[in-house]
Amino acid sequence: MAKVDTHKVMQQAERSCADHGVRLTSKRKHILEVLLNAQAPRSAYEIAELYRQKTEENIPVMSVYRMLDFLMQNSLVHKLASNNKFIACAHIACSHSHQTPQFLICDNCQQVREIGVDKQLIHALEESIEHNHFQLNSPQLELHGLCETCQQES
Amino acid sequence: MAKVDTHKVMQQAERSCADHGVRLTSKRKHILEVLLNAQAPRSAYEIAELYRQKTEENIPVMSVYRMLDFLMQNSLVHKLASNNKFIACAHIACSHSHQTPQFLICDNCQQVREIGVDKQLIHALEESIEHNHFQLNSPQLELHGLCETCQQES
DNA sequence: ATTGAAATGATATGATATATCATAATTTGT
DNA sequence: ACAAATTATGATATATCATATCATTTCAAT
Ligand SMILES: [Zn+2]
Ligand SMILES: [Zn+2]
Ligand SMILES: [Zn+2]
Ligand SMILES: [Zn+2]
Repeated sequence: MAKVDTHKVMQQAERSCADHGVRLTSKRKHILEVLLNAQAPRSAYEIAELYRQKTEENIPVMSVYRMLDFLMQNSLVHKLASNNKFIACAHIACSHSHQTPQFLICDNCQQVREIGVDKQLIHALEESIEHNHFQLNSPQLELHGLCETCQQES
Repeated sequence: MAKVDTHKVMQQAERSCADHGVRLTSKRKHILEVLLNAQAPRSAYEIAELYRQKTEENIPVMSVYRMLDFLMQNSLVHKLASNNKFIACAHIACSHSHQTPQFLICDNCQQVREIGVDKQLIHALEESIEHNHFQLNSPQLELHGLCETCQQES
């Protein structure tokens, strides 16, 4: 949730969608912008409300869910299962393709840091999985705790 | 979700609660038993229904949530954030104290395997966390995929 | 312009979770 | 054994999260 150059990110998002032959409509763009400007993950209902404030237009929550689905399929948005909220991908403007995401979620200020999962960690995960004869399916790690700032406050 | 000796597990659960000076009431025991006998994680509402079938007594969902909270605080039950369902801890009857749990969740048959997180994996996690100046707070890993059985079927 | 596909709207409903105040059961101190 | 304090549970309402379904609009291709 660090500062992002929204404009640049949106350009990259448009490019990415064009490359994949999917349509980043104006409403979908608004949803993504709302999340890029948010300081923490938001629920679908919060997003609908922020959309209204931003555009002065009403949007059905049903539509928000659908647009979030679209954005998630295209790795522009992630859903945090541990709190049922959505967050813009932190790596949209990065050149590399999207990797397994790892989220560090601060239980005090709610800010989230998305990092790529470290090589060694991936390896350890794979070992563990293999040892249990399990076949992994797009993992995503969500870790709760305290961010640096909130540690200092306590 | 492998076969468990429910009776033995319940004895150990009672002992553990006694040791910690908390009360494993008869209703709480029923809830735990329901989960021990379930073949997959269950929602609070499903648990309420199973409780009714088992005891022929009605139980308010509100109470189920409270009892689940109690059981979770005492590491007898875990909540899977990724599907909002609850599962009995697979290690109640183990002598060792409860470690960081890792869940392998089959997206086909819904069965869940709870394993202790491997040493190497823990180490890699800690490295990753430390590198980001984050302070972890009772982690829990949930990994989705296919169990061995379901892999063979496909 | 016609037409088929994709996106969005409208409406209803289901599923999950919490807040709050009341009552019952259990523990503790005497 | 009793009263007081604490803990557990019930009852009720409501908040929050998510999906199903059918109608309408928008867009792209011919
Ligand atoms: Zn991402
Ligand atoms: Zn913080
Ligand atoms: Zn466990
Ligand atoms: Zn399976």
